[in-house]
Amino acid sequence: MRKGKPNDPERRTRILRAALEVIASEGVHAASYRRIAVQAGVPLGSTTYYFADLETLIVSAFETLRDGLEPRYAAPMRDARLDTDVVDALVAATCGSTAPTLTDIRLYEEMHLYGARSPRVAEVLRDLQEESLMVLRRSLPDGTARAVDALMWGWWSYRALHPGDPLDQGMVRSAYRALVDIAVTRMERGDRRGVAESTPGV
Amino acid sequence: MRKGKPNDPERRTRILRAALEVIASEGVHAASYRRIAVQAGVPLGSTTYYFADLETLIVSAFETLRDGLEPRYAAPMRDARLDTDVVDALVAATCGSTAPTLTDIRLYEEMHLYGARSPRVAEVLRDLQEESLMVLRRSLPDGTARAVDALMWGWWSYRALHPGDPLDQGMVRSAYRALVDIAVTRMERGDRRGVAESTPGV
DNA sequence: TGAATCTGCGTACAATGGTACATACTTTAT
DNA sequence: ATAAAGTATGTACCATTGTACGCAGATTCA
Repeated sequence: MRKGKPNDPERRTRILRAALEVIASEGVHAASYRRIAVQAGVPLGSTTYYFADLETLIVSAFETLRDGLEPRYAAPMRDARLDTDVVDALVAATCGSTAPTLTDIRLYEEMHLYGARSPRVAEVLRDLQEESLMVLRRSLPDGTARAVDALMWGWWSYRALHPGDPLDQGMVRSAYRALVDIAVTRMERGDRRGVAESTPGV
Repeated sequence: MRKGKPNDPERRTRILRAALEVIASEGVHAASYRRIAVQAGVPLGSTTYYFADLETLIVSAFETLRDGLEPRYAAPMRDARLDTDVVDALVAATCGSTAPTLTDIRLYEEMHLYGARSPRVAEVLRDLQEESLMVLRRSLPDGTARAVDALMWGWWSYRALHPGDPLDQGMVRSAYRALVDIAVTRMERGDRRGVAESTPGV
């Protein structure tokens, strides 16, 4: 078995990065082999060589997005132990220091929509969301985790639609506080109705 | 000035409906003149005649979507006067009888993403959201209304991603309950920090 | 060295896209 | 009736797309 070595081992990675740049700035529908090649500064043949078909290229790009997003946003949440820490971490992840950039939100939205038609991307998306829920469940019951996840996504989405209109951190904080509190209250009372309903006995 | 009368006055409407059907089932990127013409059962020239360019057609389609969505989802909320009514209405709008269908959610998502690149569609979207907030503000302070709006969108989005996994109504209810309650609590105490912060003095 | 194999790239092709436009049909005003 | 204006459609053109494929270096093994 003879093996050739690539002259530019970074080329594949550069193509993937370029793909994400194109998707972020012009949308998945604009992500063509040629457009991506231009963005990456490589010839067309180079993109078709590394990725047999366009779908594969796009799925790979979203996978690298997932792998890049995950550690960045999951880590701060994982470290939060106290309730107040959790709320702090949630606020920060929504509109604070650890919040995703508008570009990241766009990418996430593009992935979301593309995933509606591409099973492979849907899989990547579910991975990402499952990971996120897993982290939240370390500090919150399942139902609350889901609500918090939905609320955060809603706010990110809002930010994307109103780029010039920053969220009111006080408002964001009280909302998370309220959601986290219902969990605490119910758990203290041993009340298993409502929020903790769908928690499997782990 | 002589005026001609259209042979088929429903044609324009039919094209718009067809456009929404295509967008819902295959995405905006698949919404071409030809594809829409086939869906509507009209010749290609008919679509280009009624809509000078594709962007106009798509924007018009989204406008009809907005006009159709608005009354359906706003009315039940408008009628809710008591706090419990509000929560009931929110739960129903999220995953109950007045909740949007998966198709509607898809359409909404497509509009959202297309709006990221099309100012005209972004305008339509903001209209829709502003209307929604307006209705919520009849029963809730501004901050709470925003949080509720974000949360609902997050859950719709979740439903679209997990079509076979219905939301737990109990969980949904407690979450809304908690958000609505912080508003009530603070207002009773005359505490204007946090949630009511950004409410303009109306 | 030389043949085999892999890496990398430019070109070509069939399909599909938006849109321009010439043509035909309807209605209205005189 | 007839000309003008508006309605409606089929065809054609050019740009862009994904992909197939042949060709050139590079690398490896004998």
